[in-house]
Amino acid sequence: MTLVSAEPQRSDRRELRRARREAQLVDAALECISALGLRDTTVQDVAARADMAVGSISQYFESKELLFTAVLRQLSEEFEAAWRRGLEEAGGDPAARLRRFVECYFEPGICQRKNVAVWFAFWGEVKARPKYRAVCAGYDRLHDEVLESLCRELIVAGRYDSMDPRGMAKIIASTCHGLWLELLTGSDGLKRGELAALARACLAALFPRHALTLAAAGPDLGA
Amino acid sequence: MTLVSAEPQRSDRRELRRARREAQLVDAALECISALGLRDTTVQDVAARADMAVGSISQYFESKELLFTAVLRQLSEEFEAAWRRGLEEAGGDPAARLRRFVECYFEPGICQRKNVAVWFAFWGEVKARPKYRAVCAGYDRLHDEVLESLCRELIVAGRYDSMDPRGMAKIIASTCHGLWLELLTGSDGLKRGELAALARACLAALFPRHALTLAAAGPDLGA
Amino acid sequence: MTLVSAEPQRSDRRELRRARREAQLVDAALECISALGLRDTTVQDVAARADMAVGSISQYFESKELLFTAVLRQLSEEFEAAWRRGLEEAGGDPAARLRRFVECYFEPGICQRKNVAVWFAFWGEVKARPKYRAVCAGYDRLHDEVLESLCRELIVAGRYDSMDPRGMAKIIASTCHGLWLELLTGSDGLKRGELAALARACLAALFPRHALTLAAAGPDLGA
Amino acid sequence: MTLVSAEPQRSDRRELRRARREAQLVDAALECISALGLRDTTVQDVAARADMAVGSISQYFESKELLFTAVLRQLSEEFEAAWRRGLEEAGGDPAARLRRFVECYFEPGICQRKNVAVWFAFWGEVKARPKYRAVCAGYDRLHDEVLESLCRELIVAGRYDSMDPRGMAKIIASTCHGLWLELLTGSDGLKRGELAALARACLAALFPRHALTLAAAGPDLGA
DNA sequence: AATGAATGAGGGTTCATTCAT
DNA sequence: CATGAATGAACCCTCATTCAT
Repeated sequence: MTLVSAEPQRSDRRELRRARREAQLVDAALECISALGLRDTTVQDVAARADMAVGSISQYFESKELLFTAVLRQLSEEFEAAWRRGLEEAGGDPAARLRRFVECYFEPGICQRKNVAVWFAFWGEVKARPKYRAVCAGYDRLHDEVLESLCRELIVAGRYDSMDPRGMAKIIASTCHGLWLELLTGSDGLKRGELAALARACLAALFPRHALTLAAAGPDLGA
Repeated sequence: MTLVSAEPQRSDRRELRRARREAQLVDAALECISALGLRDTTVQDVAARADMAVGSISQYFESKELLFTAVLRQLSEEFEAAWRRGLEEAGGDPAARLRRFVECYFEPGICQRKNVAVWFAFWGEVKARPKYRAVCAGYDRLHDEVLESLCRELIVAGRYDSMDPRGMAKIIASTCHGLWLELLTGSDGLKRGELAALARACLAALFPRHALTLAAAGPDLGA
Repeated sequence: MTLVSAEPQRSDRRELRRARREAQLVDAALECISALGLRDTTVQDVAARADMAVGSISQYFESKELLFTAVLRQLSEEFEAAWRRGLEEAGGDPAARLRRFVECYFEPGICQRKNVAVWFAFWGEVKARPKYRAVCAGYDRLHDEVLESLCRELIVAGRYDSMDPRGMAKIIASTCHGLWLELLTGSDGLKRGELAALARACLAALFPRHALTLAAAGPDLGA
Repeated sequence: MTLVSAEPQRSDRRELRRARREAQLVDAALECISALGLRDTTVQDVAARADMAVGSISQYFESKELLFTAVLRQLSEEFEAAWRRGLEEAGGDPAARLRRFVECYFEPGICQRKNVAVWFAFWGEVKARPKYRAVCAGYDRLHDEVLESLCRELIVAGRYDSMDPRGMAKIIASTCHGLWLELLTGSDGLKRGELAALARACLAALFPRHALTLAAAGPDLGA
């Protein structure tokens, strides 16, 4: 082993450690925001939950606000990764693809009260803090485009000639977001599975000729 | 005019003044929350916007937090009043009633970026502050029951034998809430009228045999 | 009844009412100070206890601080009145007079936890607020002079040739004040009567040749 | 010096610094209370006098009120340390011990206008704030017990058969407390030494057979 | 004369950020 | 790098005073 090769190795270890601690902070922030709200989450809370010192936060994030946007970004990325994975697994049938896309909203890794609480916490500040908007913008655009094209495929496939794919996409996304809200405010205690079923029912209604495919539950989502 | 009648008049004036100033504060708070977010709205902000002294706030509300819940309550009440009025005007046709109910979400008095921002601000804190949940609980229950029974009427009228009114109601409410979110985060700049159209489209899809009635725009909503 | 005589009558009634309300405020302030402390007594507290409006206070006292000095003055006057009365009733025997003077500290009207708490509240601020000192100064001087001359009489009468009346007076007054403190901090729950007995014991020790007279309890003080 | 010993050293330094700053605050608070009164001492005052930032106070004390009780505790401890030391030095003669115990009240370190003002400031709030009572309770009990047993020793030694040690102790403590008050309100400007002489005179009167020992001034107290 | 709503300066406390260790 | 003590601006709230009724 030479010095030349040892150097990079060291710095790799550093890099790894750095990344791990950063993630630790983001996770801790997410949990704090979910539990305490965006308003009442202090850096001391986050540091405590991450088992780190307050001072360390500034080594990874310039400010509390930037830590928060990192949380939002992680949330966005996780969701994007989820539906990308979903689409990859969904095969070629347009209806199955759309169903799968929508089901990603209600996947176990995505649709937790904790996560949803944080989504709404950020949406609640979106008007006041354009920064948050900016973080989501890219993710949202892609999401919207993909959903729209999924709708378009289905419209073509099903010869729903008069339908507007963009409007359908809006309706579908809105319904999913609205169903998330049920997790936070709903008194019926609807579970992920039930929300997914409602979303599928909506899809089926929107594309009645594909109702059978659209309304069928995926194998693992009932869990 | 006798002394007997004069006495109450005095205290009536007081009462009136009190109510006016209280409303002033709630309005100011709503505007601040909408503009600055729940997080960054200070009592000073509210007082300044209401053209009152900070100390006056505590004359009308025990704490800032209680002023905020009053804002939420007002929002809830305005919305309830809107759909009650809507239903009264809608006549007896079940489809027309449902359409009208949903359209209330997008009435000019209800569906303003300002108001919607505040709704989401509260929803964003709902997990952290059960108090907010408690404020809405009653309004929500009634809303849900009425919407569910509107769906049930329509199901019966249309002989959609296999449909579940509660699930339909959830889907519809969720879609409307999700469409509100478009006002805050949407990059397409959808207007109230367009959102209403999308909501009607969803309704029409859910109850296809009443599509004609459900999808028709009300006369005044295009405004 | 003529107008001439009616006028003064009217203004007498006014004067009376005024005095009554003023006293009401002073009493209320005393009770508040005793219960809440000088620090936490607000004008709103006083007004509430006096069943008057806050605004009325400023009709009788220029400021809260002046109301407080009125309380201190009343306390001082009541005490002075007590020992003046005591001396009047005590007759001519020097020892009996001194005993009686000291007993006034422990009279029912003077030696209440309530009153004593207020005395100490003022003493606690005396260094910071010379105003309070000024209020008491006159009363204190007279008190000290009288006590000193009582001691002197007794010294002469008893031929305690080497004794210093001024020092005796200081000791006696100090002991009485210190015994008051027992009412506030003492864990033994000593009552007025017991405190008076201790004070008499001290007197007896200081003037042993008059011990019999000095240590004898007055008829009504055992109560 | 090994690493093993270095570790504790580090944390020792921390501990030391902490203790020093805490003491700094308590001292500053004591001076503020003495100068401004309990009522008008603000955390800003204390911080300024301690040359620290306001925020630092809450790093050492949960609240202003707890800082104040720390002041009271320090006062109590200093006094207790003083009379413990005094008794150790006093030797075995009961009369000398009692004299010495009482003289501690008027030691230079104890009997300063500053300290006494603070004692009275707390006593003035004792009825309103039982917390203060609680702080002193333990110290007081011990003080009272020791004083009582000193009196008992002397009673036995002097064959004052009919005397009650507890009552004597109360009288003595009360006299000392009352003499302290002279420092605050007295117009004669009595000095520590004169107060001590009065206290000794009282002792001598109470235990006439030990008058010679009790009334003799200690060598250093005249200063 | 009496009221109590209105005021806003000033209080204690919190907490994002900095920086010496 | 990691730490957490130190900082002080800014928060919410209290309350003595004023003043229109």
